[in-house]
Amino acid sequence: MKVATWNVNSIKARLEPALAWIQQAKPDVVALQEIKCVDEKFPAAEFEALGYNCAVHGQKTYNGVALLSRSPMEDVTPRLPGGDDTDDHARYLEALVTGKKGMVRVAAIYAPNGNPQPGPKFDYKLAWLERLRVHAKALLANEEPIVLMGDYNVIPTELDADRPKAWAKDALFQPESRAALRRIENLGYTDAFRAQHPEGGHYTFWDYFGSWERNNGIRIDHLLLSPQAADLLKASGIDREVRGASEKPSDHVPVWVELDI
DNA sequence: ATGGCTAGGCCCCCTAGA
Repeated sequence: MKVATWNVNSIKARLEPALAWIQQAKPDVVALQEIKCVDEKFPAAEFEALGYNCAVHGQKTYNGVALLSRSPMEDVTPRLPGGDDTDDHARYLEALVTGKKGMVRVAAIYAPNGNPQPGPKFDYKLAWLERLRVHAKALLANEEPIVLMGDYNVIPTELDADRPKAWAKDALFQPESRAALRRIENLGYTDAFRAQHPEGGHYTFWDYFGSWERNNGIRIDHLLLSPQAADLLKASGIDREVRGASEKPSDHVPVWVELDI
């Protein structure tokens, strides 16, 4: 089973490149972030025409996540537990999908950016990642394959930035942000791409200001695997060619894993 | 310390991204 994540930076602006990538990459499950539209505006028919079921947790203008799956989805659950009434950001969507040999729980994650830091946005980012950790811990009790994937907005290590010093004051590279991601991994979740590619220099995001041409990138889109999912890990990759494949690309590219299930 | 670019909105300028 091929499982992929991609921050599309508006699904309406990225519909044609998204359909082209899906037809070429042939993922079984896709988690999308920053769809930037309400559920009713999500172009579900276009993905259904390619053989995918759609689950959408959208929001006007900002955020928004979705799951596409060739197999029907069960247990579709929007929102991360532990939020209060003031948190109306659409940043989390979970579902259970079926592979050839068993079930996999998948989640589409769009963690807050957190800039500027320090400040309330950074506090929100850290609180949100802590809520994710609590939920990720609870999920482990089921002892099932789980893929928590998306835009974590965290650069894990210096290996994951072309110019680490440039990010020293950015919310994405603060020690607190990196520790928040590490705490989830320390529960027993594996950063699938890092496990397969221990060296640095692989990125999933380049800004729109000339960074792509200089390969001044960062790796902030991650697939975290539960122990049961890590047992099934066969391959992982970054589809960096997607950045050059259309006139108006997203600033992120897809990341994927192949699981033996 | 800042700007560069992109997207959406409710709409010719703002927020937000990272």
